[in-house]
Amino acid sequence: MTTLRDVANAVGCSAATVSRALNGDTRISKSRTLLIREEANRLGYQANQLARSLRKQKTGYVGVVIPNLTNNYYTNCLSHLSDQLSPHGLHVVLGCHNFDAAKDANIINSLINRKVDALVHVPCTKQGIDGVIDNLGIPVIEIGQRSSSANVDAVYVDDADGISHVMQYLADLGHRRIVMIAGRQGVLGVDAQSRGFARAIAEMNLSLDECKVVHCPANRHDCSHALENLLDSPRDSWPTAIIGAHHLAISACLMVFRSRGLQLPNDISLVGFSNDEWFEVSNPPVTTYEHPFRAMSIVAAQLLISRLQPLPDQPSKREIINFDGKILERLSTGPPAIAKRKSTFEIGHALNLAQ
Amino acid sequence: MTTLRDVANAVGCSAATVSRALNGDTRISKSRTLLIREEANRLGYQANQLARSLRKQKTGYVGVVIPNLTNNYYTNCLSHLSDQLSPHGLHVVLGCHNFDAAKDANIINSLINRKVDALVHVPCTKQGIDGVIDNLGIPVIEIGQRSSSANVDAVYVDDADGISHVMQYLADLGHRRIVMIAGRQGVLGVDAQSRGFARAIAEMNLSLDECKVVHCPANRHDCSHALENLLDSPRDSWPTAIIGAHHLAISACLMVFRSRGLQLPNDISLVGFSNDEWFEVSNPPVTTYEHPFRAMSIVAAQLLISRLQPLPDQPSKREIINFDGKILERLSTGPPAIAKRKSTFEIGHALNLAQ
DNA sequence: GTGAAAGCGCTAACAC
DNA sequence: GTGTTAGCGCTTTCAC
Repeated sequence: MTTLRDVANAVGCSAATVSRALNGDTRISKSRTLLIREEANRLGYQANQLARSLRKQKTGYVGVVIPNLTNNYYTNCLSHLSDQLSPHGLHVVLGCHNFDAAKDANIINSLINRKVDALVHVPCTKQGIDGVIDNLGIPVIEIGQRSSSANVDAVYVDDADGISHVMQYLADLGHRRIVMIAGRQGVLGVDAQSRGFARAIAEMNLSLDECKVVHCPANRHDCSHALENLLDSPRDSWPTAIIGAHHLAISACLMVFRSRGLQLPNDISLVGFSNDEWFEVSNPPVTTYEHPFRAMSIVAAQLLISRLQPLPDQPSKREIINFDGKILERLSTGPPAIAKRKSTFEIGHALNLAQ
Repeated sequence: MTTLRDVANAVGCSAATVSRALNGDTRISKSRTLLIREEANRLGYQANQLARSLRKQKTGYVGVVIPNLTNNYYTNCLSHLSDQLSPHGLHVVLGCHNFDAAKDANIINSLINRKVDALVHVPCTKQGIDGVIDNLGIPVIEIGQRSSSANVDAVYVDDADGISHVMQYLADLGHRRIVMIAGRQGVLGVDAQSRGFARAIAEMNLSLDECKVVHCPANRHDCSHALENLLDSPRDSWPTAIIGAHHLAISACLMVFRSRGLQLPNDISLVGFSNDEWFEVSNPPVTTYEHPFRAMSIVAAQLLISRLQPLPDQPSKREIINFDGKILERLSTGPPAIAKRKSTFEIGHALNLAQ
């Protein structure tokens, strides 16, 4: 490997001069700079970033720690983050914690020891990064979810608000019996969803007997099973609307509905809580609550960049940026069937009277 | 930050001893080792991996360079790779080249300068890594696609074979007019697909007038547009089967078919060339050629690990490992409609005669 | 068993 | 303008 010293020897100057020339230090004479550039080129010299990192205490790495890559929520964020950071010469080091707090801590610890310049983190527990390592000395930005960690920025959507919003939407359509199929309890986002669900029930005077959250592990089989259970009860106790809080719940619903010959939204309404590309392609297209991945990622990346600029020490305050998602209304939702049947009966009755 | 020297000072020994003790050198006395461990713990010492990397000429980073994160082909590979590498203490540094050869070269160059220990690469051009940098001195494993690069391992599926396979499947169903909607020409995988398409046409005596490849950029709008064009021609010139070579082509087909009221597979058959999770959920479920992501990723990771072991210098040969995908037959494909209509006519004719 | 010293390849403070 | 020197924090000869 060609080193700085090799170039220096070839040119006949000191390593420092080469370093300066190559880094655009204007004090080095034009002619010498040119000569050095040429020689470096000729020898195929490329600066060893490892050595430079050690010296400058800056690596150009950003750790991005997310739950997994099987959910398009996270792959979208990762994708946009990478796109935003890469023009700034920052490289993404990936970590997946799979909602395992211990693994999360390990990964973060390891990244800190590797001296990443900053961290983007989807926390999996309430504590977030607190207790994992205190005073880590680099910017940390939580994305997607917000934990109670003290010294981190956050760019997130409050999933409690999100689910409330969905519940409101369903209630406005006339639904009173709503079931949400969600992930494992204890996961930060899932718990937020549950909170939003409970809050909506209270605020809209829905019945706790008729509305509930079914937690099931994130695989289609378990979701299908949970759903089958639900639909094995007498039909008049069925929920009129289901919220599938993750894409697997939605897949499971669509498959079970099809196998039972149930029609969306006539027999039951279905709302998602993420926006997989295929929701729009499905037949019928699935109404869903869309999180603003792109906006969040871009803002998070900008914030990160700004944190990395050693600005004239502004007492840069902690930033907590709350985004709202929005409902994309499509054809999988409508007024509840029972209401419709009732009104059909009433219309029939009215017609009879009129005759 | 606590350094080795801090611990050494606290214990009253040299930095070398601390280093040895912490790295499990058995020559250090048991008691001293224990003492050092304790003290390191107490001071919260964590080895600076950057310094260690510089010294050992090994970083524990693996560069994974893929086209993007919007295609589940690549996110799946990335996901499995990360899962496989992380237990070995290897971290993934992500790079996305978006099928841009210049960007690809830049990323790889940058990763080399950062001294990643190995590279996993989805090449985007025929040359692959050749010419980008020669003699890079670290293992490179191509995944998904194989380029003509000289000194790299490859774990891949031959997409020419894959498309041939799909064509055979369609021809067996009776299709003679087949259109493939594929990505941009010049992209390694796309060109392979085209080759397979052409080869199948020749081998199965299909007509070049009736079978063609439509290249369109990877977005749904352009794909829809291309498809609309196709369907605007007289119906008897329509293809009886369409191969959607990427997920956006499939989405586009499903949406256009729905808007035109076309039924799958009665009006037209549709086959995918990737296996997005939702293909199975779609109505009807989409027949597709599935690439063995998981197997490829695991094998690639294993190979990488083995390359990283400084084994008793076996003259470790270059490995080229060819995987085959397989067709998942679902309900979006069937015999061509024209054949059916014809046979209906023939049956009717036969009945008439019988009367 | 342990320490002293060298050095991975670079940058930055200090001289002149 | 340029060279000398001193590290960044670690591992690893080499000596004893």
